[in-house]
Amino acid sequence: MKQTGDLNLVKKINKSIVLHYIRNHSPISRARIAELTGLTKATVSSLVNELLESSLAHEIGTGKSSGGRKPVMLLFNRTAGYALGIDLGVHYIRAVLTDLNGVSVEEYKVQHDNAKVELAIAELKACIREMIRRAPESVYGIIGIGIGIPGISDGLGQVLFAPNLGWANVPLQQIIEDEFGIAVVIDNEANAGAVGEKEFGAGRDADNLVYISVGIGIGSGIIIKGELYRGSSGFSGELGHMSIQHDGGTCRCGNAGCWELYASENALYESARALLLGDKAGRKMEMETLLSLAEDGHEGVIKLFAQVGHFLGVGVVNIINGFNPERIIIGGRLAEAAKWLRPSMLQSMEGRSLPYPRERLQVEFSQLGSRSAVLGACSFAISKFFVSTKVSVE
Amino acid sequence: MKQTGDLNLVKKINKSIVLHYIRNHSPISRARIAELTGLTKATVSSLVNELLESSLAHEIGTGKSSGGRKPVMLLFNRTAGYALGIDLGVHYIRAVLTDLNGVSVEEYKVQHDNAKVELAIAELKACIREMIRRAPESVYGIIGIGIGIPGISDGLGQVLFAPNLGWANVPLQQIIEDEFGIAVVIDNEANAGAVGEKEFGAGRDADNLVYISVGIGIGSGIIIKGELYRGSSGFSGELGHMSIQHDGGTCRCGNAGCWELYASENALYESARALLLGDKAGRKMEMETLLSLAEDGHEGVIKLFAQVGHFLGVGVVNIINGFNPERIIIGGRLAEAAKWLRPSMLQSMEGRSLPYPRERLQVEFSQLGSRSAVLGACSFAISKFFVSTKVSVE
DNA sequence: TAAGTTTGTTTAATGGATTTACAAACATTC
DNA sequence: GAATGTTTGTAAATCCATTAAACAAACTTA
Repeated sequence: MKQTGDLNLVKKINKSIVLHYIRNHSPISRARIAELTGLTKATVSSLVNELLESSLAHEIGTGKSSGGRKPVMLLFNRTAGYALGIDLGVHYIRAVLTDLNGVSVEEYKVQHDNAKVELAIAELKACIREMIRRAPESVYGIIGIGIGIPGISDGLGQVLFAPNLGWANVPLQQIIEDEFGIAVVIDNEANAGAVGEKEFGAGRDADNLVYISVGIGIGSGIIIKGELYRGSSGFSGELGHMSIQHDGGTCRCGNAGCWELYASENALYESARALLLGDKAGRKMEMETLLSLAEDGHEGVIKLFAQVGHFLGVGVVNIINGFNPERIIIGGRLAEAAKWLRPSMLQSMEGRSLPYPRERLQVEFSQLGSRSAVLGACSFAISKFFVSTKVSVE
Repeated sequence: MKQTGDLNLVKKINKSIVLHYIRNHSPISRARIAELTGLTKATVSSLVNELLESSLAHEIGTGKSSGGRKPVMLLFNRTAGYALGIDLGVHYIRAVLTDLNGVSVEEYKVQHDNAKVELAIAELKACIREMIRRAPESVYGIIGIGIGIPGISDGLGQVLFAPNLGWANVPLQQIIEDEFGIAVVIDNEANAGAVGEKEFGAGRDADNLVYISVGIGIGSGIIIKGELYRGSSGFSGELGHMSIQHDGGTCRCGNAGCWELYASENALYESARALLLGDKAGRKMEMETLLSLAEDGHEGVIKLFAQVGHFLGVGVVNIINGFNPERIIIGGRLAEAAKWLRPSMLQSMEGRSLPYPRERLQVEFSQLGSRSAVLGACSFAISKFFVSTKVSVE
């Protein structure tokens, strides 16, 4: 109950709607926008002119007539500025520069050894500096920086806790904003991945989706009614620590029989070590190794993948029954093995889930691969930009 | 992207805000509302006058001066109309009439034998007729009827499927609206319970909460950001069919090791039958029996409750870790045994859940008991009324 | 009694959207 | 090719909810 209504709000709402149609239905004419939105032609004209002035849209020439004056077609000016997305991994930093439509124009990846907080931040800054250098000329320049982190943030730009980085209470947003003078958004890596898939990947036109990032552990991002759900303390994404075996083995989190003990890279490697102890003893277990063994027809490894796929399905069923999303997207390293996981996953899914919530559900593997989080980070930056330029509500 | 902005919308928003303050901070003066909302005194005055005209508020006299003219205190007129809530159970129909604040003024309960759809509907109509007869005189009369059903609805007033009633595709909203000419809202019983607890019970001032109705099975209602989450096909509430034992026994739903096989009335009775086969053979298992045995210090029964409490905790942990709500409310028949369930439930909860999401979490048993669903149904009716009278947004 | 405060209304100004009117550009038809 | 009707986009007038400013009434305090 904070936001009261006034003329300013009305304009913001309508401008946001008009821009939405220009972004998603382009090329489009003023008349058609008026028709689709219910706003009058005069209102649309006036708002479009403001968008033209602020370089967020431009006229692309006339379109086909349908029996009268030719319409002037409008296009979203996606190169009016660029968003910088960062995926801050445990051993790497991945950066992507996108235009305002989220289309990548520059990519960059560096390893970092993650020794001390200060060093990692220095690496991060160097990486950002490099991307700024590479950015094309544009009206708005770099409009924002989104950073996905392997930990939890407080929603105010602090990294509360990132165990694998060894970080606690780092005011990362402040640090980067002070350094570059550019708006910064921080969020969990799985949340970023969820937004990435929703905006640019397998989650488009889904309003309720769950993104599951299966790597060493299992993280997740939940989108409800089109908006990221962060939980009541910014901590919604630990579906990996949902127990699927109440008397199962103890997890490092304290719970028993956690999903990620059965369906994660770690789970896979552990079984693989046991299986291959004889003929491949001592070899470091890696995804590439297992994938090539499977390609070569190694039955034991193929069965291994099938087993992990089965357990993936068991957890997915819990999400389906409890949550009834319209889409579930599996991402992370393990998604690279989609080919070997899918059949058994679908089988246990179809055998176990309730028919009603399964009806309109789609389960898919990530379309963006390892880039979903970094592209989601770009989306954070873009959203923030549109809110701050008052062409978006809330 | 449907709702465009215009002056009408602005007024609706502000009127809704003003009414909100009158409802929740009464008695309150115009000046204080202006101060709290940021609206000008003139705007507040004008909106309040409209609310007075429509009988939704009234002036209660002057309040204490704080060094100037005495303020005129405003009160929400909670008896301007009455809401009728119905809990359509499998063997009973419970009806409650409340004022616009959700305070009960009439209650009624009948048994029905649930033989045929037509008969049940006839019973329902008779029940509604009786409550209408009992309703006090008021400006608006019965402002709406909310009905909670043990099944799923399509959000458009159809009961899609209610297995325990034997219903499928019954256009219940249409039927009741045609009969009485009063607006009707239909929703799942667990959803109604969640709303009931949020508005009037243990869930007040919680924005993200999960209500778990533990009866014969386990149903649930999820409230996110203050709004009911119905899932993508109106079917979000089957947390009872989340597996907590991937290789556990087969459930009637097709899944294995479902939560409700371990933590429900049925689970309790089944274990109780095994336990008491010797000394109480043949006795019909009922909650009252077990509760009185526990009160008498029967150790076996006390252990039984503790075990069910433990499994309740196992499932609750999954909700905490995956969902991070700020409140979890346990309702339904089994909540009557709160005293015997709580210790073991809390124990497994605290031993198993992640510390971060547990931090701000409260787990409580229902405050409304068997009345949560029926009061939630009233809340549905009241909300719909306020939307239709344009003193509420969306 | 005088001065200052608080409350709630009145009046004029503001700035959005809508309504109505209209000119330009175009396709179609005879 | 001229007449007709359609479509597009702009302009002017009007509408209306909020804001800002002024004010009167009611009250406390010194």
